[in-house]
Amino acid sequence: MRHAQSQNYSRALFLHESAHLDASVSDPGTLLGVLHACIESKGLDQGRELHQKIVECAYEEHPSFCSLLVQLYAKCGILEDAERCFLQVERRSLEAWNCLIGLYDYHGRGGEAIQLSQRMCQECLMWNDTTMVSVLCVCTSKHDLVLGKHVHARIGCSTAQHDIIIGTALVNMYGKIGDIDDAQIIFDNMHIRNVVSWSSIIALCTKHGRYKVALQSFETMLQEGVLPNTFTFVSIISTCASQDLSKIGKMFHGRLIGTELEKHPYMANALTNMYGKSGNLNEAESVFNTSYKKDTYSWNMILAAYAEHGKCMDAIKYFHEMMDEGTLPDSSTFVYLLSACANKLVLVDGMNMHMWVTLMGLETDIAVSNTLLNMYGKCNALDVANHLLNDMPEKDVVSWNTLISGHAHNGLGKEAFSIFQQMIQEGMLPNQVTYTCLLDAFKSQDMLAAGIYIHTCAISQLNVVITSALVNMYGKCGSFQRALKVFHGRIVQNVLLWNAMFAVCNQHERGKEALNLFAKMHKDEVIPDNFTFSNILSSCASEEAFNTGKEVHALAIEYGFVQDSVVATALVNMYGKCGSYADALGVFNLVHDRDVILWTSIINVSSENGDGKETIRLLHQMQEAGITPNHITFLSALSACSHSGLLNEGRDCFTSMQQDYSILPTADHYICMIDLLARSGSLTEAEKLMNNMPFQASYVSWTTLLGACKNENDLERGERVGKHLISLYPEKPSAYVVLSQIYTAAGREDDAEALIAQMKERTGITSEINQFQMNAIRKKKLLFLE
DNA sequence: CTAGGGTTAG
Repeated sequence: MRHAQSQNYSRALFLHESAHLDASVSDPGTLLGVLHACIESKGLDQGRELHQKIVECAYEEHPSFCSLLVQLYAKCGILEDAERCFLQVERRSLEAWNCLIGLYDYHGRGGEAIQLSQRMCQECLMWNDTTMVSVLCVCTSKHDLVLGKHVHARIGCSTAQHDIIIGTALVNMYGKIGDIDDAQIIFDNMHIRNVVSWSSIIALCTKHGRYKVALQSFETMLQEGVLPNTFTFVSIISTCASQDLSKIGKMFHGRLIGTELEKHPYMANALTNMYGKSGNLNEAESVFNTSYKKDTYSWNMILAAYAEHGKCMDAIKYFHEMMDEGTLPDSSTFVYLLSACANKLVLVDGMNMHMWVTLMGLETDIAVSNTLLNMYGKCNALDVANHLLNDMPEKDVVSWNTLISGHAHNGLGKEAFSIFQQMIQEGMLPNQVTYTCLLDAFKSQDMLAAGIYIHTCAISQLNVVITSALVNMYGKCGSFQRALKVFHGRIVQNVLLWNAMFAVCNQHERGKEALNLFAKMHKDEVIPDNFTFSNILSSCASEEAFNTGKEVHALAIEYGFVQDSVVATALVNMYGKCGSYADALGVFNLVHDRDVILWTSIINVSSENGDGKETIRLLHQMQEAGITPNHITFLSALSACSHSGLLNEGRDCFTSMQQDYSILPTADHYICMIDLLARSGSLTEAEKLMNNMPFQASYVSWTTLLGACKNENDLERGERVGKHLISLYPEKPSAYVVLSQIYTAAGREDDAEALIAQMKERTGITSEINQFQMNAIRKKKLLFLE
């Protein structure tokens, strides 16, 4: 069924249908009327039938018919037919010209659109308002500012100066390809503005980072009595999204709840994005669900919300849901997913996504390839990353930077440097990010020379980030003086540079120097941030400057960082190092939003304070607060248990971390646990754990176990462990000593004596301690003889 | 005449 929407043409359409039945109807008036109706309703099939009829009646070359046919095909987006009809006659209506200009632009053929507009001038055809607007649109899409300004000049002397549509087109032209200030001036000079003009200026302000002006414009628009539409709300919501102004955005959203606007796909997507960015995942999901039409973009927004907030698995779940619903992922989908996999270091899921990328034929997309490179790099699959880069048909500077950064993250400075050299060889120009990534890869003395070389390469384009990377690099590569020199030679004042220098001072145990610089920073009127305080507080800790620490604490309160978890963590650690658990706990208790790092710090401080029961209490409190402990948290807890001999609590921790949190114990966890078991006399369990753990038992754990055997007078195990330890480390004396003590205690003085002799022979040690040991054995021997 | 985002860096 084909119906004209406009009632004006319904009679013509009715006539057309009669005509279809009766081939004899062919009067031009009726046919023109029907053609108008087809244009209005974009009725292509009907239009084609009519075109046939017009040809049969030989009206085809009549200017009116021809112009209308151009309009019909233009409206339906059929460029070839519109073009053919246009070329068929000499004289066309102005609308036909305008339509074809617009159509060329729509098909990305702006050059032909401009040629057409110039032909109009040659043929002495006056442009009307629509022509002006069409040409302005072409200028915008072709980024032709020169022509745009010419058109602007032409408008300036025409009568159309104050037209809303032309004005808005000009605002958009300047806003998108020219100076936003020009756009704003034209907008301000418009006598009348409608919702389209307002929506345009708001969107443009956001695009140029003028968020405040965007928000103010929205208010002014309301004051002037113009009602916002979806375009306006979409723009204002995305302003809020990009500026993390979700509180204001929520207010705007409030006005939309329950209206049709809220369910509009563009609106729902913008809202999902805003809530997603601010981490309000529940709200994001609820808006996502209200949308009445979900496209790839919508799924990308909800998936990105989870991906960007560390919920990689949820993001992957949405990916599968999306495909189950028949929505195809695009390159952005994979960029979000792969970047989540990279951040979470989940190589297996990342590789699975790689498979999907290949299945979807998106492996040639450079953004996707770069994210793949990043994923493999971050997950330490550097061979794969290297192969991937070599196989990429198109590489940009981001590809190289990503690969360098991947090596940097895995501590491979030499490799990063050779990738840089390869990059230069292939003619790729490095940028500031390249230098930052590279400098970040140099972390030890042996990379100092490479660091100095990169310093000379980057010298002409130093920015804040590179400069602080240089300070950091020199610090890590052991040259405090060079770090200081770069810092003093800084061209711009920036808190990041100060923070980098403070960190270097701390690495080099120059806490006093950091404190002096901190005073200088105050004089230079550079505002410290939370990281400044974090650094300075650790300077206090390393200098054991308890009173200075208290002063810095007071200053941090003055700057309003009481609730800041970074500062609070530093304070907890500082008080911990200074031995004041009470002060540390006081700071901790004041913070409302405690993250895993702050919790882990207080747990660690309490553990070092020696009260194991308190540590376990804190751990349980943390779990009740819904914060997930990590492997470091458990290490502190286990260490506390070990020091306080809390065997059951320690066993619980060790089980819970694996069963409840899927954390694989590291060698350190095993050492703590073995230590705890050994000290508590559970030697069988300790030995079993040591033999079953997925690591080579360290010298320390064997020694601990041997020591425990001595304490428990466990001769059989002691002999086994001691001999094993000696076979592993024949050059280390302590196993000989401890085992000999065990032999002595068991009355096997001869074996003890032989062992010490063996030790002397193998290690060449004849220290006083060993002499003392020999004497002890002899004494015991004598006692026994008596 | 107007609207929705992503990879690398501190």
